[in-house]
Amino acid sequence: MTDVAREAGVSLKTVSRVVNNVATVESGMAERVRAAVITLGFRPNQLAATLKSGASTATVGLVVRDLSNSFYSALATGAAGVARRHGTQVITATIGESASPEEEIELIFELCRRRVDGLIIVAGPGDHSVLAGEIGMGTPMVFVDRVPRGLVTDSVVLDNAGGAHAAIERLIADGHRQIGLVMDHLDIEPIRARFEGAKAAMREAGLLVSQAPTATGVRTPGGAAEAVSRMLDSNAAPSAIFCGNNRATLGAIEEIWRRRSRVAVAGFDNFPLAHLMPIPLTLVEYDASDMGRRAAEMLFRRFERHTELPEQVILPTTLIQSGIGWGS
Amino acid sequence: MTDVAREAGVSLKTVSRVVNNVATVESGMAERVRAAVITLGFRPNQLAATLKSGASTATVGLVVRDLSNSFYSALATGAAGVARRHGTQVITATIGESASPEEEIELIFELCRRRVDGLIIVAGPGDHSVLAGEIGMGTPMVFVDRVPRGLVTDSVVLDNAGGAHAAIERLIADGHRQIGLVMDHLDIEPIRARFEGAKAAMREAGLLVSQAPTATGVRTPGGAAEAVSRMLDSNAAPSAIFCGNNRATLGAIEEIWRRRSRVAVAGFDNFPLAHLMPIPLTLVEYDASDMGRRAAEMLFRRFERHTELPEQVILPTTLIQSGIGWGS
DNA sequence: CTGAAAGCGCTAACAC
DNA sequence: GTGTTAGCGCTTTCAG
Repeated sequence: MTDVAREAGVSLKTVSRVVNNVATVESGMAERVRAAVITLGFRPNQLAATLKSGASTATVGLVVRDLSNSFYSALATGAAGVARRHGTQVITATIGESASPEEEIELIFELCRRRVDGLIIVAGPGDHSVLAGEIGMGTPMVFVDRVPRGLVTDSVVLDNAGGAHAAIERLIADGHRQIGLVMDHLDIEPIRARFEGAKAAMREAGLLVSQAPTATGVRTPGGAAEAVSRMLDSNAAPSAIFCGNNRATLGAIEEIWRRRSRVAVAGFDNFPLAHLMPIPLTLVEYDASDMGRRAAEMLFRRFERHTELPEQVILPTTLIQSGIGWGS
Repeated sequence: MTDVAREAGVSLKTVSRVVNNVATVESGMAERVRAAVITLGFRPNQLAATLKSGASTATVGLVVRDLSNSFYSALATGAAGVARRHGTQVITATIGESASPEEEIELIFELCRRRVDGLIIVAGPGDHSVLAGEIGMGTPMVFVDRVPRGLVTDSVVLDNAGGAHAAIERLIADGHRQIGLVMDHLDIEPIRARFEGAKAAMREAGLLVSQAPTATGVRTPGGAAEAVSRMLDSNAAPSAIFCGNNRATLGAIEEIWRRRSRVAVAGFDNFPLAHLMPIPLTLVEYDASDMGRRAAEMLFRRFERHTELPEQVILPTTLIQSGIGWGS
C-alpha cells in the first residue's frame, strides 16, 4: 500500500480511502491511485484491515460431518445462500462421521482462532460445555440437527420423535405387526429420539417392543443391507423395516430389491431420486436446506442481538409416500 | 495477549512461545502462562500472527457452482480430505450455475483479499486472463472440470470428448440410428467438448448429425424432461437419448419412465443411486472426488514449486451400464 | 533462556 | 479534502 501511495504521489490514507470507496477524494487523485493500483497489481489485505479496525471478518464457520451426504450438502447450500446475501464467506470444515469429540472441539477452536464471526455446527456426541466460554466472549454458535450436550444455545432441530412415531403408525395402520428397526449409533441424539419415537408408537399399538428385530450402530448402507439381510433370514422375519436415516434406508432398499422381497420400508430422511426407487417407500421428510437457511438466519440475527436468550426451533416433519411401487 | 502476560507476570514473547509450543520455556513459567490463558479465556488471533509473520493463512478457496449437485459435493469432499491432511481449511464459495463471469472474478478477488494460499476453481464461461496477475503474484490456482479461457494454468479435466464418443458408439452398436442429444449451454467448455465428441461418433458411423434431434441450453432436470418430451412427440422420434450431464440424465429418466417408453438413455456423469433407476442406463463414469483430490494435491504441490510449468491432467472416463432394467 | 523494541498492512483519530 | 500519528495482536530480530 505504501508502494501505491508513492507511485501515485499521495499519502497512505488517500490510498485507503480510494480502495474503500470513500467519496471524499478529489477525482484526479483517485484516478492516479487507481492507476497505481493496477500497475502494481495491488490487492488490499483484508486480514490487516480486520485486525486494525476490529471489524468483523465476514466469515462464518460451518462444521458438518460429510458433504457427500445429501443431508449435509443441502444444509450447507441453505446456509451458504443466506451467507452470500450477507456478503459473508463460509468456511466449511468437515469432520468425519466417526471423528472423536476432542477433534471436533479442537476444530471449533481452530475456527475461533481464525476469528470467524460465528459458527453453525452439527454437533457430534460428547460434551460441548467447554464452548460456553467462546460463546460468552462473542462468537455465537447455532447448532443444527443435534443439540449439544451441556450447553444451552441457539439451535434448529427436527421433531425426530414425532417423525419416527408417525412413520411407525403408518406401518401399523398398513397392517404390519412385526417391524424391524435399523438405526445408527444411539448416542447420536436425533437417532436416539427417533428410536424412542418409534418404540413409543409400537407400544401404543400394543406391540411388544422387546420382540422387534433391532440393529443399532449401523453407519453405512452396506451395514444396513447386512442388518436387513439378517432380519429377513431370522425366524421372526419382519414384514416392515423402519430405517433411522438416509444411509440405512438406502441399504434396506438395496437388500430388499436384491431379494425381490415385498417387505415394506419406512425411513427417516427423504433423499434425491427417492421417487424413482424400485420399491414403495414411506419417508419422513423435511427441508434440510431450510434447516441450513434458518440456522444461518438465526446466526446473523444473533450478531445484532447478542444478549437475548437462546432460541430453539423445532421443525416439523411430513410423512410422504415415495418410490415407484412394486413394479408390474 | 498483553493481559495474559501481565496475569502470568512474564513478557509478551514468553506467552507467544508457550502458545506456539516452542520448547525452550522453563516449565514453571509455561505453567503460569497456561493457567492465565485459561482464566482469561484467551484465544490466539491467527490473523494477527499471519499478518506479522507473513506466513500462510492455511486456507484455500474452493469456487464451485452448487454444492447440492452431487458432482460438486463429491469434488468438494475430495479436495477437503487433502486439505485436512495438510492442516488447511477450505473456504467454499458457491456461485450459482448462472452467475455472470464478472461475479465470478469478483468472488475470486474477494478470496485473494482474504489471502487464501491458493484456489481451486470450477471456471464459468468468460475470460479469465485478468487472473494472471494474481497467479503471478503468488496465489496459485488450479482449475477443475473446466479450463479457463485466456489462461495457461494447472488444471484437472475429464476426457469429455472421449467419454461422449464412447457413449454414442455404444448406442450405435446397440442398433440405434436416431439419437437425440440433450445438452446444457454449449459455452460451457466441457459441454461443448461432449457435444463435439458425440457428433464425431455419429459422423464416423455414417449418421447424419444435422438430422439428430438436439436440445441445447438445458439447465435443469425439468428442462431436460420437456426437451425429451418434445423429441419423443416429434415425427423423427429418437430411439435413444444422449444426455450431456447428470441433470439432463435425471430429466430424461423421469420423462421416459413417466411414459413407460423404452427409449435407451446414455448420459455423461454417474450419480448416486443410478444403479437403482427404473430404466437401463449407459453412463460415462469417472471419479469426481478423485478430481477434487488431484486438484488439491496439485495445488499443495504448487506451493512448493512455484516456478514450474503449469501441469494439465486429463482424467479418463469409463462406460458403465447402470439402472435395473426395464422391469419384468 | 528471556525480554525490549520494531514493525506486518492497514485504519481511526485527529490535525492541517 | 488530505496527511500525520498511533496502534490493532502478534512475531521477529537481537540484545541481555
